[in-house]
Amino acid sequence: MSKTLPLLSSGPSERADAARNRSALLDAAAELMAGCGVDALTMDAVAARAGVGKGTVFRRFGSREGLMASLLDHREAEWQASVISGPPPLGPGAAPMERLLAFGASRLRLHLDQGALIEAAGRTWGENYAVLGFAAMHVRLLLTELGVQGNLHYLATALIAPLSVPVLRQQIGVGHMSEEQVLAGWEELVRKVVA
Amino acid sequence: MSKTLPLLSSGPSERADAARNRSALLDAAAELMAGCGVDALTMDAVAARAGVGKGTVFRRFGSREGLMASLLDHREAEWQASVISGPPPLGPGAAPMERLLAFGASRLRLHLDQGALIEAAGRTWGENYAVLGFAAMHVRLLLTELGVQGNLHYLATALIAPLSVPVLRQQIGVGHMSEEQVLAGWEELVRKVVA
DNA sequence: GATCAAAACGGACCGTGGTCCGCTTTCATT
DNA sequence: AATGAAAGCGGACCACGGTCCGTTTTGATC
Repeated sequence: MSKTLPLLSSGPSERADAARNRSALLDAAAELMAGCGVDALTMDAVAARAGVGKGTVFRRFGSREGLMASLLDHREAEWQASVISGPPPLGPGAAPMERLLAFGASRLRLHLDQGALIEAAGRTWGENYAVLGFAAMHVRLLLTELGVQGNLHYLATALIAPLSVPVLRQQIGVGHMSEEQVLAGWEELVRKVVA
Repeated sequence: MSKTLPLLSSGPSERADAARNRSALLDAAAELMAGCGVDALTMDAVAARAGVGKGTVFRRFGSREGLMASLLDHREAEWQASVISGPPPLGPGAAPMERLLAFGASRLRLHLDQGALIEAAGRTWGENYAVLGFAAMHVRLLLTELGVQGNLHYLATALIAPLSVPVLRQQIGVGHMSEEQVLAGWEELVRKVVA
C-alpha cells in the first residue's frame, strides 16, 4: 500500500510537482484502463497520457505492479471504511455471524470485480500487510465474539484464503461453480468452523 | 500440464528431433536454475545452453510459464503417484483422517519447497485442472469416507486453499508464523470441518 | 533410395517493463 | 529576493519475453 491510502499515510510530505504528477498519473491510468482493460495498459501510455516522462511513473510507483496497487488503494480504503463504520450487516451493529457472512459476500464481490486488477498488482498487493492484515484482524475479531476456540489468527487467514482471486477463478472458471454456489459453500465452511 | 506428465500424456507422438530438444531444454533449464535460481533464468540462456534457437523453446513450451510448469510436472507426477500408490499414511492403507492430515503436511512441504517455481509458472500451473483437480478429488474422497455432510466439492477446494503458495507466504513471511504453526492450524481447521 | 508435405528449426525483430544520469524544479533558509 | 542542496524530471537506453517467416529436417509412402 502506498501513501495514497488514507488509513496509513502521512509521511514527510511530497513536493508539489510530485503530488501533481502522482494524481495525473493515477487519473491517466484509470482512464486508459477503462478504455482498454488492465492487460493492455502500458507504462509508456500512462506516462504519455499524463504528460510526463516514463521515469516519473517508475519513481512514483516503483513498478507496474505498484501502479496497479495504488489504483486498488482507493477501492480497498472504501471497502475497509464500510467494514469499520458502514451500515450493517457489513458494518457494526449486526450480530457477529451476520457480519461474518456479509464480510464473505462483500469480499467475494470485491475480488470478482477487481480480479484482473488484483492479479496485475501481484505481490505488491497480495502480500501487503495492510490488506490481508486488516481482513484477518476483522475476521479474527468476529470469531472471538462468536466464541470460537483455537488458533483464531490461523483460522481467520484460512477462512479468507478460499476467497482469494486465484481460488475463485479456479472454482468458477475451471470448476464451473456459480457465484452463488461459491458463496453458499463458503457459508457452509464458516458454519462448520464456528459450530 | 503438458505432454511430459505421464499421467495424462500420449497423443499423436512427437518427432524425434522435437523430443530430443524438449529433453535438452528441460535439462538445460534445470541446470541453470540450480545455479542461478528461478528468477534469474532467461529463455535466451536456456536456449543457448541447450544448443537450440530461441524459437524452439517457445514452440515447445509456449511461454516462460509453460516451461516452468513443465519443470514442475516431474515433481507433481511423483507426488500424485505417492498419494495414489505410495506408502501410508499419505498413500492408501491408513485411516481417512490420517491420510487427510498427511495430505496437508505433504502438500505444505511441496508448496514451500517449490514455491518460487510454482509462482513462476503462474496460471499455466495454478489453474491447471490436472493439478488442483487431482488434489480436490482426493480430498473430496477422503471427506466422503469421513462421513462429512454438505457440498464436499467446495469444502475440498476450501481446505486446499490455505495451503496455496501465496497464502503460505503471507502467513509465514508477513505474519511470522512458523511452518509448524501453519500445519497445526490447518489440522485444527480440518478437525472442525470434519467434526 | 527418391519424393514430398508436414513438422520443426533458428535467429532477426519487436514491444514493454525497468534503469540511469545529466538537467530542472522546488522550497527552506537567510 | 538570492542561494543551494535535495528532490524530482525526462527520455535515451537496456534486457528479456514473445513473434515471424524463410530454411532445414524428418519420416511416411512409393
